[in-house]
Amino acid sequence: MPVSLQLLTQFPLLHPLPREALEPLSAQMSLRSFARRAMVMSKDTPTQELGFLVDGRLQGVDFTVDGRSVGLYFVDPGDYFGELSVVDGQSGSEFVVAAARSTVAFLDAAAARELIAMNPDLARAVMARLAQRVRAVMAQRMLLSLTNPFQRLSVQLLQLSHKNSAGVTTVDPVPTHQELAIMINASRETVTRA
Amino acid sequence: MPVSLQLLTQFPLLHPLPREALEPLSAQMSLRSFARRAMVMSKDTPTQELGFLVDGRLQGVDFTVDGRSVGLYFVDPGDYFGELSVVDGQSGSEFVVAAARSTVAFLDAAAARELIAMNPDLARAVMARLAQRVRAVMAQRMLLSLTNPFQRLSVQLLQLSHKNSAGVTTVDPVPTHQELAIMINASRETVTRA
DNA sequence: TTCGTTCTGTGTTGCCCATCACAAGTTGGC
DNA sequence: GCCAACTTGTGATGGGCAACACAGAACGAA
Repeated sequence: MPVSLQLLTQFPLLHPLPREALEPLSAQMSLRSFARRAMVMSKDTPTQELGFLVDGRLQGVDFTVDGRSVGLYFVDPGDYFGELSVVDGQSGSEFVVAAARSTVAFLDAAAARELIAMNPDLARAVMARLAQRVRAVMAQRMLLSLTNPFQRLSVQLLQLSHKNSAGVTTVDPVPTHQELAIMINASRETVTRA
Repeated sequence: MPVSLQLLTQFPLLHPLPREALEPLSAQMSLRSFARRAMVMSKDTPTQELGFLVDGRLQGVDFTVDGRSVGLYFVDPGDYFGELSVVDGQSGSEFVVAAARSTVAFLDAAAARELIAMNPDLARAVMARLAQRVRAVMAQRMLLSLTNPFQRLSVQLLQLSHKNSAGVTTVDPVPTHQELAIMINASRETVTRA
């Protein structure tokens, strides 16, 4: 199903695009819904797409050789994911699962690549986003070298927190202990105790 | 001191540039040498530069709140570093120290930015490099969630290894146990024992 | 409401590794 | 070649957390 123009204006990434560029774009995209726990993007599937999260919440995860899950990042509405494949053409680097019931707008990687190539503004935005992701994942790397799980949890919560409309710092939506645990290399029970 | 043209051809990043573009570039750059352990690039200093490693070996590091050092990546000759600041204009995200006596060619961030803006080929190369860095640091993140330090060490050594001219897989130059330890979140003694 | 599922909370056990301490080996500079 | 500084190797100890096992709470779907 095509995606309404109205929906596309939600995404900051697409703001530099003129209205007449959005129109054909909306026809190329498709909207899909996912139940909690469903796999939104797999590491294995060869089809590469750029995903825009309309609603819900996603978590980038991967698995170690011994089957343990590893939390990489969260995706909130208005944000996009899967840009790595778009940029370098390599296959997906991680799995993306729905942390809550979610709806996602997909754009084929080839189309996304062309879009970026045609719009220097977009290219710059994607570049800045990549730089920001490097910084974010390095920050996460720093977090992990704290020996104390309680410290790790504190720092992680600070990273996830943001001021809401009333000016109060909150963590929203509240992640489950399990989701937090795999982000900070701790067991679910350890998170609960802290 | 300016940098010879001969030297610049060592760097794959600059290959797309025509000879006449290299000439003014070489005049803008400066060559500096660093003793082992010396700080090549600091997180605090406001001056932003793109660094090209001519010779030696560097390690990107940072420090946790409690003073523990964290190893982020290694830089080998022919490679460059400090591209994050160039791309997003933010201040440095980490420290870079010399793991061995090294010589580095520096280019002012503003000049580097302009260079990238003028050359689409270069821009694409930098973009691909950022994507690769995201992948690399996520791989490191995965590594860290292995519970067994011995496993972490094995994986880290595999990541550092490469086939030499004789077709044999080696790790070269040999990092110290301490350097490895801070990469894999283990104590120096644990690395020694494994 | 009711029932099944998921999430949260808590105790216990055992092992693994960080830390300290120090000795032996290696390197590099002069 | 020699000495100092750095790197590697090894033992002992103690604390902390993963793993397991349940019980209770909260949630969501008919």
